[in-house]
Amino acid sequence: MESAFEIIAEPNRRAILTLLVSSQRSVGEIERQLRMPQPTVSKHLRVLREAGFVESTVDAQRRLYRLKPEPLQEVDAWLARFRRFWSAHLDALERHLGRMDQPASTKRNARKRRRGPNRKRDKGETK
Amino acid sequence: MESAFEIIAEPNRRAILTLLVSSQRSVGEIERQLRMPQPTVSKHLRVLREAGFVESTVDAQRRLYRLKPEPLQEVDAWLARFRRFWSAHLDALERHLGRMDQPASTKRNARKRRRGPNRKRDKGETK
DNA sequence: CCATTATATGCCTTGACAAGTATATGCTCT
DNA sequence: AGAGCATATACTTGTCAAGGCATATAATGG
Repeated sequence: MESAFEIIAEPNRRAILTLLVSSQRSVGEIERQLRMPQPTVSKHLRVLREAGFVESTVDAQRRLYRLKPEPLQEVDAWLARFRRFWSAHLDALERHLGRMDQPASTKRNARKRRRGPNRKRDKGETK
Repeated sequence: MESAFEIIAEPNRRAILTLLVSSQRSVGEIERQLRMPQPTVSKHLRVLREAGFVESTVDAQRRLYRLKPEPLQEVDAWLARFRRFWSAHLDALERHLGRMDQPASTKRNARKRRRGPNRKRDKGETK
């Protein structure tokens, strides 16, 4: 199972995490609010627990599950580099002329603000 | 295949995305840099393309692949609520760092003090 | 045209995993 | 102790995706 990304690939697990973000819940509460069978909930909780996404405390016959931040922070950390990418991505579509070209630096140009869906001469097939 | 989360669950696909964040690449470049067989690369690129993570343009016999931001932004958006969660959790630590906003309005805004997670009589076992 | 390079696709096998159902474990109260 | 509730686990089954390998498509230079 391993990586945090595989854990959150499952929709029901994401739903459980989303539910837990507001407050801790018992298994039964999760079961009712998400309308999924109890064994399913327990199994997903097991996966989440073993991956460090949640932890549980015993409250009489119930078990209260709550979020732990670390694994999702790890995902967040991975995403960080892409945030840098897409903020620098105002019009990278047209800058595709430079494909691995020489390090001869062109003139420093302040960033222009060109907007709009400017797809011209697009031989590309994104299909 | 559907959700962006399932797409990035695959380690090789994450590697490809990470590689593309610096600049666009041809299939052959990806193949060499990641040391994976060419059909594997092509197949993962197909998945990524159909999910909107990348797009390609034709350059002679090559195809140049580059990142598209939307799907990862979607993931990022999902993570947002959890960021709120763990900044409320690491209160003392994050208090400074999260304070980069709010230019001049340091007026005494009576923000309601939110309760943390209420751990009472913690018999807990996170086993 | 032919050979070569670059990329895509088809088929097959294998393994992972989620859901369903049934049952086990554990706690509480009378 | 026994009934009842809450949660966990075992076992089975169906689905689906990833990798390996072979081959197809496509563009290039000679």
